[in-house]
Amino acid sequence: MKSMAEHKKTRPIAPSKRRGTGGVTLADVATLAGVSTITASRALSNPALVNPATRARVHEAVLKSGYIPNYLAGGLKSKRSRLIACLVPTIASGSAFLVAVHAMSEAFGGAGYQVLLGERGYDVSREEALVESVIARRPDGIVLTGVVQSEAAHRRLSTTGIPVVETWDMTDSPIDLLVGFSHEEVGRAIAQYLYGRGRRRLGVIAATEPRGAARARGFTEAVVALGLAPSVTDVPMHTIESPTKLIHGRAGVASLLAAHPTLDAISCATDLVALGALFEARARGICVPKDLAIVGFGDLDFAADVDPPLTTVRIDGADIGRRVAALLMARIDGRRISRRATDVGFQLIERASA
Amino acid sequence: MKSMAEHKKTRPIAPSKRRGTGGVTLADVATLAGVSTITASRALSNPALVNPATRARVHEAVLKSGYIPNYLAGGLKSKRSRLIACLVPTIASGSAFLVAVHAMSEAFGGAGYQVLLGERGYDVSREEALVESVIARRPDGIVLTGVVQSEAAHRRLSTTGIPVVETWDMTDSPIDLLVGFSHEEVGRAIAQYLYGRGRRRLGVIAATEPRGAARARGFTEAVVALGLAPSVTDVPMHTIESPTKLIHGRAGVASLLAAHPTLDAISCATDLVALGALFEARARGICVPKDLAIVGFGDLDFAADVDPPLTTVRIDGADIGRRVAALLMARIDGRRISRRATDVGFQLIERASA
DNA sequence: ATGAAAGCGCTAACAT
DNA sequence: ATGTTAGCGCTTTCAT
Repeated sequence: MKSMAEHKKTRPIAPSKRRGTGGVTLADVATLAGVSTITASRALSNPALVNPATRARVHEAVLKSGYIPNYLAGGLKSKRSRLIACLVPTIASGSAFLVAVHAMSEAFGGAGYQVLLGERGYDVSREEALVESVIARRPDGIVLTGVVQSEAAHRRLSTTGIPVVETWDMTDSPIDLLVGFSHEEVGRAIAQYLYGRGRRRLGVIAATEPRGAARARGFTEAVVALGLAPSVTDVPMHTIESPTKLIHGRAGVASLLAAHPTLDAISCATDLVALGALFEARARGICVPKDLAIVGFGDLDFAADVDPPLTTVRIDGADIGRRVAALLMARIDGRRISRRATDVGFQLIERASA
Repeated sequence: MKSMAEHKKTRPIAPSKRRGTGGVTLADVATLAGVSTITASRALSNPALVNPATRARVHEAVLKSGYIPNYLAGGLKSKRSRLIACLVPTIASGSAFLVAVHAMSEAFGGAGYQVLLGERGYDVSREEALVESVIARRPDGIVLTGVVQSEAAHRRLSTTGIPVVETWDMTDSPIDLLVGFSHEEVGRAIAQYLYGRGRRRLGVIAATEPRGAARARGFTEAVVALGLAPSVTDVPMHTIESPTKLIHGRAGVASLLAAHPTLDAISCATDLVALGALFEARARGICVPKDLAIVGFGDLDFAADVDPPLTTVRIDGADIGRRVAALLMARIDGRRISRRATDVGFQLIERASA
């Protein structure tokens, strides 16, 4: 017996001296309701199998005893932890993918899953350790914002059999499922757009983080392809570390303009950087967009409301989040998946800044 | 290369047909190392108790087999899940407490804990359900950003015996530990500061979320106490919903000025709102700070770098995060806690906008 | 320094 | 519709 003795009325049982657990187990609930443990279990997790009257007694016993299930125990036995691990590069402000994480959270929450949100940082060497500690929780699914860098982590994730979605990026060798878009194409699209608007001296403020670097690569390659620079190393570039901040935009504009005073367009790593670029341009009496075009990335919720409104690239984060959740739950339930990889694309939003 | 090609040698044991678990258990590792399960267990979690040679054999077996521990099982038996649950109102951009969460994550991660980050939303009615699902994971500790609103959730948290820290706010009835600051005092300090700078017609853009509301309350009460308004309802106020956005600042300034054209200072719910206020003022040809003083909240990392630099209230989020982690780990380890409640205060940062 | 036994709290599988 | 049995994978006793 669980030592539960006599729990007078509605009061939760005094926690047995052990900390961590409230002490009330499903067996206690069952005793209180006058049924077997398994019936109590079914009444809570598969009510259709239980007689309504019995079910009511069990629910009453739950209330009386203050019972809270132990998912550690349930998950151990059933192999379903109801946990989705989601690894993001950072939760720092100004990250466009947080919208996707939020949407995903909602979708999973509605289906009875909890999301274990972990920060990956931008350090590849820690990746395997992080992945291992995540797998140790036996999540029912794993979402990775950004594709996996380290080979060791890739191998781990492939061999566990836990469904995995990589997102917010594309790769030719996904672990399992993939919902993303091409950052190189984003960079190309920006360069081509600026060219189409008559700009000829293009520079870029580039983040060193993998996806920022991919956008910068696409950008510089397109600049070369457009005949605006002899080689990619000739494209004016200022590099910054993630997470990106407004000040990076100010510093980037200052540094690019010092070296290349005739620049007429700058592609910025993120909207926050672009906002900084806007401030710096104004401080220098440079008119945006007449003298200098500024393009951001993310279409964060301030982008349309600054002055001038920011031309930027919009990613439908909510859509990505919902797709990720739907795909992962389909995989968890063993349903058939039509496409393993989805390119959700992006949209260049024309506003006044470029 | 990311493709899995040839990992012939060190290949993990073929997963037993069951999904979810890699199949390799500690018993397999023990067999491989020629020791008992418990020795393998000790070699991994309490190496000092094991002969170095044995320990090495176990570690080799771990590598050979691709073993990843199962924290569900370990936690079930040991009552230590190595999990810290952290509930935040939202992960949307522009939330000052994310800095605290990040610092906390780092501190916990370094000590072998993982952080289960959950969004609370701003809906009190969902609070109890959320708290229950969190307790169901049997975390070793719980961190709540913002004090608990619902009485049911409060009761649940008190009776489980799981150490709890409430943070980013103060209350007279904490569940257990508390590390925060008074939002009402923040509001008062802002009003008094503006008064000291010669401002007499003060307005506020207030978030409806509990802590934003508390700041607005402190502000309006101080305005009355300073003799600038006959009653709190006379203080010009524009209310907005969380999460706050830049556009709220623009709309707020527009609306406040329409009703009270002579306002000479506006206290904004967050820095993002203040930034919007700055843009709106400029669009209207209003000079900040000469004609209108603007104060923010949060000292987000863009605050110092906008134009004019933002006068705002700084919370040392990293400090809060570290304190929370240290306190919670002390309590988990059963160490003595000197003070249950800590007021970390705040700092009004004078810059050009006010 | 190592091992044997027991069981954490729950649910799958097989009864009835 | 309900119950019995067994055991998930680990770690806590309590030996040796």
